[in-house]
Amino acid sequence: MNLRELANLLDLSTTTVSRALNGYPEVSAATRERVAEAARLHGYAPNQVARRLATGRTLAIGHVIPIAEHQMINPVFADFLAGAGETYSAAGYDTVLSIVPAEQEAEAYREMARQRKVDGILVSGPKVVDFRIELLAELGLPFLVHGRTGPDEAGYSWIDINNRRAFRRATELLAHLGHRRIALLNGQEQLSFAARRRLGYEEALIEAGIAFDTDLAHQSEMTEPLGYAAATRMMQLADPPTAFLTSSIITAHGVLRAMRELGRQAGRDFSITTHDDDLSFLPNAGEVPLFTATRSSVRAAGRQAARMLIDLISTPESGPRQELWEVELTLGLSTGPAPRGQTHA
Amino acid sequence: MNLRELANLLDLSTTTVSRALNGYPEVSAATRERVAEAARLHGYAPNQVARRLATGRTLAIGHVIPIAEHQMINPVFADFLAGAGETYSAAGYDTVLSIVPAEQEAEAYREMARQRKVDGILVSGPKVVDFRIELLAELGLPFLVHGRTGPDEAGYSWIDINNRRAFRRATELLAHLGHRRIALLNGQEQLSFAARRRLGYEEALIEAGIAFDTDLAHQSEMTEPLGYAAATRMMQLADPPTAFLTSSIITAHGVLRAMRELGRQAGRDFSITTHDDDLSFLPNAGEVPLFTATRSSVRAAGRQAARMLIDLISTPESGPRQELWEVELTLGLSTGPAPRGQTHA
DNA sequence: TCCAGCATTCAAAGCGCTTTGGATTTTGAC
DNA sequence: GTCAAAATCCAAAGCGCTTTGAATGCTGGA
Repeated sequence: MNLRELANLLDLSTTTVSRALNGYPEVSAATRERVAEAARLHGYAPNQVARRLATGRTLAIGHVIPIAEHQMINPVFADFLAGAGETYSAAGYDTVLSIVPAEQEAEAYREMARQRKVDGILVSGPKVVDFRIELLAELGLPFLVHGRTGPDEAGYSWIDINNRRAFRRATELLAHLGHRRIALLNGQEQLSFAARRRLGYEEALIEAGIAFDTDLAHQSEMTEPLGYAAATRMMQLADPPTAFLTSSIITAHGVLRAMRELGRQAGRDFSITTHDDDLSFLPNAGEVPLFTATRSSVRAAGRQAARMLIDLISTPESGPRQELWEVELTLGLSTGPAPRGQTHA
Repeated sequence: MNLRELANLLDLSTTTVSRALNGYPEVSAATRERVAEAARLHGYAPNQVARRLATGRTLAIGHVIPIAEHQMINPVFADFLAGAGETYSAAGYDTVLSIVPAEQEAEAYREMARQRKVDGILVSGPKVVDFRIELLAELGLPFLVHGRTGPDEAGYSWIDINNRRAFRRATELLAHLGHRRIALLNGQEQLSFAARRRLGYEEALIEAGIAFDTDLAHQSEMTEPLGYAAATRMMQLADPPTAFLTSSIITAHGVLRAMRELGRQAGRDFSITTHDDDLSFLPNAGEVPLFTATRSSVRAAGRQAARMLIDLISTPESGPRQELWEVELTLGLSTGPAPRGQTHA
């Protein structure tokens, strides 16, 4: 059933039927009702592709996901996408993914723009040096970045959390508890968020008069075994850490496992603070949460990012939008005073 | 730059240019080269939407993802999607997601079909009773199921792993090691894969002459805290388990945490076997893997599912395709003989 | 009664591509 | 040199919708 058939059936022109269905005013209430009824009855829905061609709007939003063989699929991104996707659907937009080998990433963005497949693009995981912002500006497609990077933050739209302050506060907390050997298990620091977290960590160390020790600063993909391995290695140092700061609750679990194998209990024998993206399959649960954490729901960020991008698409003339979220610092069971005799204060 | 502009530029008809670019034979090698060159030079790419309308093929594949507020986004699905997406892109297909509230799931499938947005649909997480297979058959859109369910398995296309045999073998392994109190921490058993795993578990118990105990059979979403909670609860039983069988490596980590808190070490004081989907962010790593596991890469399954579906779309006349994968049972550090004095054999 | 003005409706053009059916040119066998 | 076949190209129709510009019918004030 297409528009013309429906129109013939009703003995109306396609113009009128189209207008009736799309809520234009130049059609009488009676016919509008008649059309709606017939459409429902025959299960008519406009062919999306034809509509897209006619209007020039795709009602779709693109995400490009680079994948290297054997590299991890970021579960944080999955939650972000879920949040964004909910909002897209509710607003009548489709979600279009382009999952490509990392080396084809730039080309994937170009294709999206050239082939007019989407009305806008959402960019995830910006790096400290990232070609995408310039590229997308050049392509002239509306876009919004989850995170931010580069010198001209006012020049494009983004939503981000205050990673630097979050990690400064978390580090301060550990320092106030008397810890002097504080390890950072960060994400890969070419990623903008991780670089900011590192900055916050260093700021707090300086403020607390603690020397920065490269042996205690680790960066890697945020998996459980890598957290485990890093913690295990650090505990073999002559002067091992008494506290850990991790970038992901996944890594934090790895640290927990490593420390338990050494007979150390979190909150008593050592402290651990993590950033918590509020992942649905790894909730920081318990009456009192397991981990002391800087928390910010990445799913909520996804929802808001989608709203902002849709807004940007509909009224581009009002210029770029930015939003910076502060994070909560919630106390859990995993932090406590530095153990006596283990600190070298 | 659109097709006509390019054609004018070359002083050719749009017909010829289109044919040249799409590799049809009725165009001389010389003009083909000339056209290709001009297209490259001016950065021309055909408008995908127009092409879709003209050909009737969308070159897109749809996935519907239902989401209930506060319900988990399945990380296993994320890896599956990554695998499928790689294959789609390589074959020139787009990935279209429809992320909707659970109660709108059926409508989302209907919309995909009615609006002709995709050439085919991939269905994930079939339930023991699932409306989707019948619905999609009725909608007449090619589809493939990751998993299988219902009485008529030969009637539609699917790819699945042998969950029943996997869990039978894992249970047998534990029984052979002398365990008599074997707990099952399953996924939600309205899901087809979980129901099959339960069957395999029960079969092996019967074979080993072990009575089924409802206290040792648990089902829930597969999160870390739920694994922790279930294990903790079971250990308070008068006759606690000496071995665990979990449906996900995520849950397995929860069990590990619970047992360590009780001072029990895996492989020595108790055993644990898990299914391992080979998730990229939770690898079962180590020279010897941490967990004894039935392993099957869900990402590889995604890749193969995509291939099968694309194949189904291009040659529907050859009927439904099915593929059942056996899983590897790999030994890790987490299993060992049942501890003496704790068994009630 | 007449006509301006409004409410409805419609025919046709167009979105950018593919594809059918023909037209034109080139080739090759005789 | 001739003519059928093959090679090459093109005009135009069509995919299913939206939207422009115009036509029609109806209202009520002069």
